[in-house]
Amino acid sequence: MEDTSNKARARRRPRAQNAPPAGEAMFLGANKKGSASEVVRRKLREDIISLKLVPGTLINENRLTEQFGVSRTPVREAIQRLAEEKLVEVVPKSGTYVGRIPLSSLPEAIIARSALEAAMVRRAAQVATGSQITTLKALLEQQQEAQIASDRNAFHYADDLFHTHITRIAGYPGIWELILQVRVQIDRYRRLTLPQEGRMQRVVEEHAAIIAGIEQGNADLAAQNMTNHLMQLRIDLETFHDLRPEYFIHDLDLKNLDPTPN
Amino acid sequence: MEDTSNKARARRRPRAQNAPPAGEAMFLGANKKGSASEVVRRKLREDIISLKLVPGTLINENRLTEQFGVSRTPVREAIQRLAEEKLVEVVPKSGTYVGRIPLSSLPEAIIARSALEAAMVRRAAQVATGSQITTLKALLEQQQEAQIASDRNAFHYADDLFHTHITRIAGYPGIWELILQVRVQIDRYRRLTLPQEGRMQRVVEEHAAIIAGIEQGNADLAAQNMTNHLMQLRIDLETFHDLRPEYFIHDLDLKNLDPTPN
DNA sequence: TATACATAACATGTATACATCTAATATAAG
DNA sequence: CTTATATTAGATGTATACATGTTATGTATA
Repeated sequence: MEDTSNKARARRRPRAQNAPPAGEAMFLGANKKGSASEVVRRKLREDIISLKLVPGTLINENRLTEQFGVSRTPVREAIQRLAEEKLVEVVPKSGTYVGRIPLSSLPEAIIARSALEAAMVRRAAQVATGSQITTLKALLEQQQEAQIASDRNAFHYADDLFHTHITRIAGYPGIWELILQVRVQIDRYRRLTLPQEGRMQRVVEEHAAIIAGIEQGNADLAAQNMTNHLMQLRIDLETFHDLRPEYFIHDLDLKNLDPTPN
Repeated sequence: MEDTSNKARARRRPRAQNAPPAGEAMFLGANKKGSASEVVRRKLREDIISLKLVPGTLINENRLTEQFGVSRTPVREAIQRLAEEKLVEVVPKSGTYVGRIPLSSLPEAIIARSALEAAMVRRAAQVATGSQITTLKALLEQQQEAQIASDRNAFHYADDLFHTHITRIAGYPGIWELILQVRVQIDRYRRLTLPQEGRMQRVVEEHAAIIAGIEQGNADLAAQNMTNHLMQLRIDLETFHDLRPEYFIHDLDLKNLDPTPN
């Protein structure tokens, strides 16, 4: 065995240095729950968005550590990602808090959402098939039933499905993700406010108008109706000051308070 | 000293349990560079966006560790945040890579950007002051000079300033952040492509049209001109297939290739 | 030569100890 | 009693060792 030197020789395995993740480690559904970091992130995010954790609440890494039965490392990684989403605020050597809602971001979020969804419905009006329009009508009926039953949860659920389906018709899933991101703070805010009288009925009517625009293949009309619809959210925002001030970052420039009158 | 028991008594200091970060640890410029994690994050992000690190490149945590002279912890936290931005891809127990550009995201990004900037310029047309419009004209001249000098860098710099200033006029800084985010993948893509002949001249003309719309206070016209301008980016995207395929995620649904004809 | 399998290097994931800074409390001074 | 200062609990920031999985490589086999 003159080749034993082979074993002694340092076997360097230079990993592919400039290769895409091509290997594609996972093929299908391999990642059921994912890493501990992912589990923590998902749960925390859910609790923050659902307002189970109210804005401004102190997040204690050690508490989460024992709560999830993992070490601080995955907890911190989850927090880093949520901080990137502005869902938590990290104050360097002091504390980590559930992200407060920046009041200044709300009018902007409404405008951005409006612009994006208007573009989506414009596209939808151009490409929607008959069955897709019928589905929209079904969702509208579902929403109306929820309104009659005064079931707010069901109403908002149907509302979500309605908007989701329009963007699905448009065929730009990435933009839908963007819309969801923009909506996060709006949705958190809305969970804090009391429902307005008669709003559900108005929403149903506005949705009907949007469907009409799509059905006529009139992109401009559909977009205009969508914009009108989403701009109704504006009025909600004038009741800021009353509610729990500690839930918000009061960075609102008052001169900007009235977003776009038309 | 009958009160020595005081010292022995466990002094629990229950930190504010439901308080906003109110204390505001830092007041002004306290965070010059920030934590090690921040330094790594900033540098990595810059290198990725500037394409100094090409898409698909293997990122080795250990290499970064010795490169920055810090431990893996801050390196990983930086990577987590960049992963949230889709600027890096982490393959669980395999490797971390510089984020490739998802081809499917490019048409969507153009549409989203167009919708957002159209909304911005619409607002700008309503509120722009004379001096703000004059500044826009100055930026346009600056851009034209760069075009004449065939200075691409200066041209793109002036281009950026032009769009930035419009959103500044509109007064929605948060939406500008959103636009920047949407633009990231587009900008990375554009750095990979060769300039098109005559494009700079056309851009200058389109910008002039946008200014005209603003100057007339004609929101619809300004928005239309902005949309036309940004939709020109569309034609660039049909040269995907040629360039380095390893830089991209080829998830493009071909039937969607033609975004919005009008 | 081509294929299947075993092995180990090397990547990321996690746990834990320590460093550092903040801020609440105790203490002293006015 | 009010204010200023010192102290220290407790939070996040960082370093490091270990766990776990992936994947290149070596080896045996057909």
